[in-house]
Amino acid sequence: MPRPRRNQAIDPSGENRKLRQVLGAARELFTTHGFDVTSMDAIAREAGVSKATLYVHFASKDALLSALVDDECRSIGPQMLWQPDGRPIELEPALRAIARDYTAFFLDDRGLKLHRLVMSNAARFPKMAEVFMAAGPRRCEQEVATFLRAAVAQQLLRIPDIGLAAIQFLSLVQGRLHLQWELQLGRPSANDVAALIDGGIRVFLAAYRNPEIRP
Amino acid sequence: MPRPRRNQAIDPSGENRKLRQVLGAARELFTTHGFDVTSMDAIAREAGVSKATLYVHFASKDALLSALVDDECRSIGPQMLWQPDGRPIELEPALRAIARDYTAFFLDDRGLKLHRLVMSNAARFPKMAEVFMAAGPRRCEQEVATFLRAAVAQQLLRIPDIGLAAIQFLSLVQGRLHLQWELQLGRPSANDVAALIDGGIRVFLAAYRNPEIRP
DNA sequence: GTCTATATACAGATAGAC
DNA sequence: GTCTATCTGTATATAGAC
Repeated sequence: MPRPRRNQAIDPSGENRKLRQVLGAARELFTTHGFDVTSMDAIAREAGVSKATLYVHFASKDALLSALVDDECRSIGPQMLWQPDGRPIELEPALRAIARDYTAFFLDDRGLKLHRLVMSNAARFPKMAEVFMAAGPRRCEQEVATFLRAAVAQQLLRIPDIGLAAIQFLSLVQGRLHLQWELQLGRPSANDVAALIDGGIRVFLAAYRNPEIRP
Repeated sequence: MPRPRRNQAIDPSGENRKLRQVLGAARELFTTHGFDVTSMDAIAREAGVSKATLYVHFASKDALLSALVDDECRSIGPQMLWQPDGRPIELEPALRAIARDYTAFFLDDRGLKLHRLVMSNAARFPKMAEVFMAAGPRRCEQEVATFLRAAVAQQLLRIPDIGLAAIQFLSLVQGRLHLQWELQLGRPSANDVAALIDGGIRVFLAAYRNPEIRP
């Protein structure tokens, strides 16, 4: 089985090879078929180890799920939608770049499958849901807010409530694509995504652009 | 297949009392604990019938789920966010009313639980997902679009793409509340909802209000 | 149609040899 | 640490009496 998992969470040395194989198999099976449907036998088979070995590393099926989600959240953490670089902001290109990165991120197969896995089991594993929320959506909101604050400081935008505006921007460019995906009704076309991004930026700027510096 | 289910919603006459008890129990248990976790034994117990009786009405656990979702979708169908009444539209109050109805609908426990149930099992039951999508989200979008078209006809709004604008409006007033709920991180406060609605309307109107009739 | 009792399969988890 | 073999509970679904 392919195992390109290079992250810092799990010890990458050869010693823990089987452990990483197990996590890889769990990721594949849990995220595609679901937690309850996936048996420990199936994971052991997919990972190429025995079931007993599996229980050496993880005390229970629940523990394996938690470890997996923690690991995945850590691996998606470092990404950044925007970082200050001291130079003047070009508003529209910057917003478009943020929107593109964001939709790419949340339409990415791995992130999306993780989302669904967490969501489907949030009731039974509330801690997992919080970890995911902090590493994923909340982080995105904060990065957008950071950008908006910088744009306000440069007098490009006028925003009474930065947090609200960040949520509005992300909601606009996301539209209802998440629904389509959550319900597994096929991936939206590139055209759909582009139309949503362009339209979203237009609406957002109509509301928040500083009229005094409009060229 | 002992049942030719001819119904629109389940026949409420006394004859099918136990059948409705079963559907009620299935709704309660499936939507709160999940499909896989809920056993047919538990449903039979909750419904106050034997498991064998249950299998007289539904060929399998899967069939019970499908029947339940169909039934729920039919029961949420008739609602309306807006209907034309021939009189001139008062823009802001009308948008606010639509937004309130919409958030009330999608924050409603029953609708929300149904959403999660469908979503969690969409991969295995694609037909179910389509039925839900048509009866729920898609229907809402269409009703908003109908309203927007009427407002455009009365020259209150200027909208190049009605479908896109409808999605944008719903996205704005929904914000990321669905995330919070999907991940079971608690119901949003009334204040949060109100802020989102007011802010969303403001942004929407800034982008689409017809400037020529602004009072 | 409805029940009790049961067939059959497979789940999560463990024992014990190496 | 890793394996094979197994324990134990519970799941879906059915048989057969009434």
